[in-house]
Amino acid sequence: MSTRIQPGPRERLLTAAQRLSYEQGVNVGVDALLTAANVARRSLYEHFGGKDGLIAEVLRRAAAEDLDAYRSAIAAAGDDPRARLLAVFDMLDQVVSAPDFRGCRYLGADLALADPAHPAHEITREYRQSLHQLLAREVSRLSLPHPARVTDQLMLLIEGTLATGAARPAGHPARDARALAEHLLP
Amino acid sequence: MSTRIQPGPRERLLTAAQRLSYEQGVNVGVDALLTAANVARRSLYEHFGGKDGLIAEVLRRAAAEDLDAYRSAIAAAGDDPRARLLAVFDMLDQVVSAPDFRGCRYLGADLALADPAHPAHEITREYRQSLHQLLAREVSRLSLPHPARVTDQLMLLIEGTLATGAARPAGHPARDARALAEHLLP
DNA sequence: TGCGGAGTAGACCGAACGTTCTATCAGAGA
DNA sequence: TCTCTGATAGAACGTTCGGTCTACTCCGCA
Repeated sequence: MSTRIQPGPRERLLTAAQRLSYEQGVNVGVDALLTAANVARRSLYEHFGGKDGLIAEVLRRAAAEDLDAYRSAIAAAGDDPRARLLAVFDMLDQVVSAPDFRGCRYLGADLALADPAHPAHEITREYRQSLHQLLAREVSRLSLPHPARVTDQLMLLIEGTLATGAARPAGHPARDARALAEHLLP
Repeated sequence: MSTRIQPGPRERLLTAAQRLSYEQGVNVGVDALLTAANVARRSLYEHFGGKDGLIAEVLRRAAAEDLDAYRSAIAAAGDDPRARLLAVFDMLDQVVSAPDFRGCRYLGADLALADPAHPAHEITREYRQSLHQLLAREVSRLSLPHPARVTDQLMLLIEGTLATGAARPAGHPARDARALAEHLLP
């Protein structure tokens, strides 16, 4: 087997589309994707069936990566569930402070794609559900009276952090959200 | 002076664009706007110079209306600054529970328009600044040690409410956010 | 050596995009 | 009545959109 100098067109297309669909939004043109990936037009339709299929696969891949980032941040914070949950906001502080941060990819996709039948919506829904479960597992260990509600509130703080980070680049929304989470988790 | 059965083309265009650019996103087509407003193509370019000008004017108008809604909710809540601030979330509960709620118009515009030079961005920035001032005025009356930070946190709760409302239509994010605000405001 | 599959390059399609244009019409004012 | 203004209808512009198609090239394998 020969070691590939560069990955195949499917992989290049996914990588380029993951970056471009975030930088420019999911309404980025097919030509821009093909040029950035240096891939023939035909390859897109052979591998993904069309632009929608590519966008869907990009969201699936990004979701897996992002969920891993949450899992890593939680795992690295020790055993105390409270510390593990607060660590999420420390990780988000890094994310929203990055110079190329442009908001939540999944909310952006949901808002940009008006057609409720677009496959992207189901993927974003599953992503949020997975993240919700991730948080719920930690919250449940805290033996709070209303764990479901607290989990929803943590989700709201995360969404608020990402939205505020996109809307008002100055400031540190993740720190503000973390302080609110500290109040929330006794 | 004759009483107009229907408003002029400029007004019709603004009304239709305000609705359509929210329902379908700011990337809605010009043809759809003209058809919905029942207005000649030329009128758009005479009144607004182009689609960007129309979108900008729509955002200006929507911002004025939305700020008025916040002001009204605050004013109707009496004199206690804490009650006035919490009333914002009661108002938001109505907003995000509406069947046609599709998230924050201004965040949607910012995410959809990749070009940072698009006039829409300045308008959304000013809108958030005005809303921030509105909240800051109430927060300042509470004599808290860190009023600026609390104001930022309230903004984050508002953004989080709108984002969560768009992303997870079930549930009552505004109530969750209100509970967090109650912790925040002693 | 020849074959088959995968990838590239690029022309091409119909449709939609934002924009500009001409032509017509209705109403108000001189 | 004549004219000017603002609106209408709609053709047409060039570009870009997503998608299909043909032709050529490359490479592993038999």
